[in-house]
Amino acid sequence: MAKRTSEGTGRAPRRTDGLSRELIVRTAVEILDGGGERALTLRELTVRLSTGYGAVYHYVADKGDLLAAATEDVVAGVVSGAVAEAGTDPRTALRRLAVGLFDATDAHPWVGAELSRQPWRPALLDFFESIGRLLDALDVPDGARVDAAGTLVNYVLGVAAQNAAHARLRADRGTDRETFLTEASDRWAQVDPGRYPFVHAAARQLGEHDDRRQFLVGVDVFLAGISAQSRNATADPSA
Amino acid sequence: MAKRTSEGTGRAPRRTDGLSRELIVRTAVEILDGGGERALTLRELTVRLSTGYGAVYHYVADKGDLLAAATEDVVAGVVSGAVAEAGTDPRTALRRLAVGLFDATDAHPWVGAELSRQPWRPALLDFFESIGRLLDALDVPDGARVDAAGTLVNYVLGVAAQNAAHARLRADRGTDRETFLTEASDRWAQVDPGRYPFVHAAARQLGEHDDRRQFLVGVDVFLAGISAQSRNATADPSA
DNA sequence: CGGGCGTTGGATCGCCGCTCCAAACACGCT
DNA sequence: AGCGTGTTTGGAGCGGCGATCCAACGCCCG
Repeated sequence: MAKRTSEGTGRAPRRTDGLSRELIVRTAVEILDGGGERALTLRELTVRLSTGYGAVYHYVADKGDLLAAATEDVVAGVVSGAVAEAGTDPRTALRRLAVGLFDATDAHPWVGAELSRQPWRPALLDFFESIGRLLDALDVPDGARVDAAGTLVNYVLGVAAQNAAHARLRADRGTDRETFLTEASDRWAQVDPGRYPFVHAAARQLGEHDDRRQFLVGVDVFLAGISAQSRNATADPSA
Repeated sequence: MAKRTSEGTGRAPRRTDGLSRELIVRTAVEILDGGGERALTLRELTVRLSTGYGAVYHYVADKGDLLAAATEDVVAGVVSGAVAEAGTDPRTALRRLAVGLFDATDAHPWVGAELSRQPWRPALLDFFESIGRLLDALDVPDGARVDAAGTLVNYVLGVAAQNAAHARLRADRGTDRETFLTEASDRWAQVDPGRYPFVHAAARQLGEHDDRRQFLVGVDVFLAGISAQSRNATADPSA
């Protein structure tokens, strides 16, 4: 309560250190990482920055813009870091690329949600481009390359979106990953083994389910499919 | 303004035909199909049913419960209808199963979002079970079957979630599918061809992009991958 | 016919994103 | 130095959301 300009109804002291879009985005990322997508409210943002709505909206168009910027911020680092180093086996490089994005969306689930909301952000250009080149190195024929890349991206972003949804669900209910999986496994184990033999059998394996491993299995299936198809295409074009 | 019980501040006449959870869910589906996820508000629901909040919450726990029920309502019909008829080729049956769910989430994008939010609803049990059996028919070995089924489900639900996200985006901006794709294609065509040769080349194909076709390509890649892997497993277990 | 209980309608609450405006400041010009 | 102009900042307020809560209503059973 230092000196006020006039009466008691003076406004809060104006901040001296400059606000900036970058600072706002960084704070948004902190909030998102801390409490998930629901935690990012304009109110919370103004509190943390000890400022007002006007200041925030001076640098940011709306909440969507903020989320997009935050996503770009995270993904840019991840993808550029994982982009294939020369000399590695294309298959390994593809796996590394995919798992890099998986890990990123696993550490920051809100990224997964935002990516599926608006997939073709600048940060994903490098991702798609790298996949395209690696498929070229795998001798995937021209005609099939875009489709193959699209399939992989669909799969990776699809899993990311689901991870995001699960994380949101866990956050809303306050349960951690462990109990979440156990609950699911229990529910599955209770289905009628006569009517659903496969599901019932799968329930046991679900208990020790590992999202990351399952994801990598999927990547390998798609990679196997892609090379199988290009082999067939060169060997027997009529198929 | 018919007769009121007493003074002018009487309340609206009480409905005579019974409300029911079923009626509420059906109305919710109508709203969702008409205007997407954002259109489903409690207010809109009470207006259409010409009732109040209390009546709705008497039958429905909260909005999540309502969305879940609506999803179940739609998916139940679709999956049970598409569940494999005996005698068809397992590959064809799998394709039909997958595309059935795709078409459903394409016609009702909000279903895609809700499915990825809570994947293991009862309605999807049949889906998963059918996939498991068909993979068995395809001679996918025991140890890999659950993983393979998981991968396919991940893929299908992942694409569904992305379709939902795109539909929401289109709805928010009021653009239709056509212009949406054209805009994306244009943006891609503007990237630097030196730095992003693959993306630049892909931009041309993007103009005539067909989500459904791309989805089916992915399913075929998956199928090719599955049989390639099981062939390798039987022929060369060390790989 | 009267009291109890399953339904129904809607006022109300707290929170959200967002708009809008005035106060506070930085800085070039005279 | 004094002034004016444009940018940056803080916060009151608006409309809309999901959800709660309670009073009014009718039906049915004793």
